[in-house]
Amino acid sequence: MDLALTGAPPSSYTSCMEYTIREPPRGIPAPEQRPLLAVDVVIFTVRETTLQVLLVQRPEPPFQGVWALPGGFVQLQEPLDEAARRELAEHTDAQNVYLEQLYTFGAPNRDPRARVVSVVYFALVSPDHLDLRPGNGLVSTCWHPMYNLPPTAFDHAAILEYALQRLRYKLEYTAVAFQLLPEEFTLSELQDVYAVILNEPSLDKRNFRKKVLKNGIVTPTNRFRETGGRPARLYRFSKSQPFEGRAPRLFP
Amino acid sequence: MDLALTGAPPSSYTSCMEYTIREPPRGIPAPEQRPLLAVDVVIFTVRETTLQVLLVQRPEPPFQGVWALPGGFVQLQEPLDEAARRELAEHTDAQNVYLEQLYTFGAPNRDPRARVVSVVYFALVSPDHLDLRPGNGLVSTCWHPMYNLPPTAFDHAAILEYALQRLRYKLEYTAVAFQLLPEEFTLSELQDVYAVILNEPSLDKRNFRKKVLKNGIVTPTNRFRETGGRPARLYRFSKSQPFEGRAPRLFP
DNA sequence: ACAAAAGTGTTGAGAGTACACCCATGC
DNA sequence: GCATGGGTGTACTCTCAACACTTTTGT
Repeated sequence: MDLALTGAPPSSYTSCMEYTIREPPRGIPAPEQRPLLAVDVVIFTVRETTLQVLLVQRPEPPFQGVWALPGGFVQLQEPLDEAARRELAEHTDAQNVYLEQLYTFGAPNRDPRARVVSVVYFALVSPDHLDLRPGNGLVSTCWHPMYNLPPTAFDHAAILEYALQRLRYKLEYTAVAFQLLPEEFTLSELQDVYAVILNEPSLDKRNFRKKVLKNGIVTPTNRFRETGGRPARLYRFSKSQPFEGRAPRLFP
Repeated sequence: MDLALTGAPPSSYTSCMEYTIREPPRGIPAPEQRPLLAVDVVIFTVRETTLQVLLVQRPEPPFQGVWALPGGFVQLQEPLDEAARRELAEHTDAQNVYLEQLYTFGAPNRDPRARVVSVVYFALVSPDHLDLRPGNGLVSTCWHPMYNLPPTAFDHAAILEYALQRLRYKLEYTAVAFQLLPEEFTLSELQDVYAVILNEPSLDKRNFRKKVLKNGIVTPTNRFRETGGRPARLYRFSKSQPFEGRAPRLFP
């Protein structure tokens, strides 16, 4: 691709309509006119068949002591996803975490202190990858059950609601559930993850196993997990399989 | 929901692990340490069975004369989607435009002048809603065929690629195609939109019509469009129908 | 032997896919 | 009457959903 610094000639299919723009373009806003830019991270996990999310207590006013998503301001030369990984690393020790951008929230009064636009990320961590260390109590960080949340600061309740929606949606057509499980898991554990997140406790066990095994998204091991009854075979996610399931078309 | 300003007592399911965070939280960055925040808009339309996108020629260095997405800086008290609608209104006269947030791009060097984080929106306009007016030539604004784009400024080529992906994806499981058509349209025109965007020229006409008519997403009128041959019945989008088609589950 | 959880097949209904010809209009 | 694009039905396959009992282990 050649770089045409003086403007590329319109291709044969281009149709140009020169017209006035209503308002002249604004210049670069003065420093004190710039919105602040933050990242927040919604960190989900599933522990004891409960969907949980990590919240921190805000150490300072406003909202002192109120629960909020972990987050912070973006540094001048820091990529957004790096800022999100930094937040993630400050609160968990998980490696290889699934992280994706969720949405950018920018209502002018979402933070009473100043105009803060927040790029929110969305992380899924497996409970066995969490290396939680006892701390000095300066900051309280807790896993909260997603279906029984405390009051939260800013617009974080709406963000959490949106994140849950996205999680459900992703679960229905991709294989992200594995990000919430240990490397080896039983099919019942996998099914429980679906049941908890989709809030459908009665998925049919036979149909579930049939589908999972048929599309080869999971490979059996020769190891078993001791449970209350008959031991359960352990499986692992087949990384070779395509991550996304074919989405059905609305139209043929 | 009661607001507990001093911190809510953890619910019975909450599991807290107080631990140190590795790095102390950063304070509010000084004004000159703040990234700039912009919005850009990818405006798609379908004209003459071609998927087209609106680009403007940059009037000033860097990239003077090079094509770029319409965009601008976010004002201090301006909501993000309002900024996007403002950009849209500066370049088209379309009303009731479909607009959604696409993604936020924030690589540190995407703009050579300064750190600019851009919240990119994604708009679908119908060609009959465009009131293009001849202008004074100060700014050149053109519809470019999506499959034959000129060189573009910044990271806009990657943004356009991502937007196309999202458009295709959305088209497969929602009814956004109507946003690209006039209020009344023939089924062939609807099918053409799918064929052009999905790049699958040979969708089966019978199956397409069967599906569209069965799920009632479209209602017939008593009017017809004159074409080269037999006149084609005009349809309109049934607003009462749910906008989203049921997505198929990866798992039961 | 019994409690607890794992594992396993079949059938019927509906959706998707492939496929070829007649119809209404303008010239 | 012919060129142009609009409109229609059927048969096969595959996937999804509903449904209950046997197996293996620990106590």
